[in-house]
Amino acid sequence: MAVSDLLDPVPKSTLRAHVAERLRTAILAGDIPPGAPLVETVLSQRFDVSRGPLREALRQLIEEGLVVTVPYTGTHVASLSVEDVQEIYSLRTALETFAFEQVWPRRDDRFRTDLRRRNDALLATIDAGDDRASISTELEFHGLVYEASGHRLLQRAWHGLRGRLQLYWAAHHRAHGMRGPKRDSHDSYIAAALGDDLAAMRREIADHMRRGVETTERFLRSLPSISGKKRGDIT
Amino acid sequence: MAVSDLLDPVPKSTLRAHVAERLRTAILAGDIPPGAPLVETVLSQRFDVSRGPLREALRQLIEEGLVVTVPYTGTHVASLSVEDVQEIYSLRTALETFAFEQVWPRRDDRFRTDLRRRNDALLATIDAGDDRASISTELEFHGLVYEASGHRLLQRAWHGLRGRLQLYWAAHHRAHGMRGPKRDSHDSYIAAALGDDLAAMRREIADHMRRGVETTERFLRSLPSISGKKRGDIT
DNA sequence: CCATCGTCGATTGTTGACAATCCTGCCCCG
DNA sequence: CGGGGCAGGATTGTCAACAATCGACGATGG
Repeated sequence: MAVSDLLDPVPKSTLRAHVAERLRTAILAGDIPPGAPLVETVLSQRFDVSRGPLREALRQLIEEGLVVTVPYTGTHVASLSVEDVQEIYSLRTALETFAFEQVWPRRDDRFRTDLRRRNDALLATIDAGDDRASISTELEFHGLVYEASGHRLLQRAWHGLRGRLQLYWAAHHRAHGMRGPKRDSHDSYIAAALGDDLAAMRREIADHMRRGVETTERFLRSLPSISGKKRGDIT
Repeated sequence: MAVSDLLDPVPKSTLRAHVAERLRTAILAGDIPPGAPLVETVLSQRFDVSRGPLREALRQLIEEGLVVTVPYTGTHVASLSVEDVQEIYSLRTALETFAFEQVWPRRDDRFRTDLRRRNDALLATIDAGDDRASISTELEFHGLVYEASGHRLLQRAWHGLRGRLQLYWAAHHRAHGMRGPKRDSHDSYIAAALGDDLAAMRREIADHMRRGVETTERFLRSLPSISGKKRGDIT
């Protein structure tokens, strides 16, 4: 939240934007777990807005993959299958590699200090034992390279992946006590990111993602199953 | 349209979906050129629906990057800058490369025949001199690898890129008589796609995209300018 | 003549009521 | 006792009216 966009003329807020923000925060924090129903009338009363803006906020969250709906039937928080998480990580590998290729020749001092700074922030939340915050700072850390790329479409794609990832992490952290990121998980990653060997960086990214998906599989496969299959969004 | 999703229980249509479909088609066909205003009341009368569903359809098109809106002020068809098109092509290079990596070991007979079939369809529209249709069949051709990947998130990303690309192509074809794809543009591409050298395929993709962005730059830079800067979507 | 401020038309934002659809559980019939 | 169909409640889909905001035009004063 401290990063995102840097200098909009003025936020020029609408109700829909506020509602979407609040809902997204609630979902990503795990306050509304995957599979939970999102009834428009209930939410509209709760937020004290009409159903119009609320519906539009829901549409946006649907586009972000955080919510699924089936016409005339119901809306609920998305729940990710193992395949979903695998897809997230595999695509993220491609995107993050691409991001580093874009940034590679343009890594200035600002980038280097920002990278260290965000890692420090991550370490701080880890040391504080705040798993929920660690999830956010971890993603902020990785978000740097996307922002530094200056590639708006790429940032957009990352935004979509990050939301899904955060949904998955937050939900499983909450529901099954899954631990947040480890303290040394980025040591070699940072070293490669600041070094001169792009191929090494590629390997580092692939490794990082492989670890992520392995943790995921262990976790999801060890559970009875949270909610069966889920088909694509219907809108 | 003949491909997309394979076996949904039933399309279960809503007004919003129909309106979005119609509007998207109109925009991508170039019937509503970039920069043209999209007034909700006018469109709702025209489609004979209320503003509710129409607004939600617009939100969807906004997410797809085909439309931009500024709160309380107005909505209009997006117009792409040179930087936008460069971003589309650079990201597409990364995605299409990733898609081929996914598909590479699993290229069965069906994939090979489909590839040839879609190329034949492309050649047919080119020979018929139908530039507008050529744009669609060209994108259908490239869409195969994304579909064959079975990677839903990747398909989603491709969908977003394809829409923007089609918007750009259609608009400039209509406005400035830009020619559609050339007849032999895919010869080496197909050869590599059916061959055994993945590195060659990577080069082929990069080449194809480079040609695309070069054509684009020649075109856009030779024009006075269609519409100045454009800021990010505001929602 | 120019700058500033107020007013006005246009456009989107928001609301509450009404209609269409779906799922659930019950009842009736075989 | 089992299965098909039929209400009933719940939920989303749709609509038309009202409010908030914006950009531009013109009046007004210097």
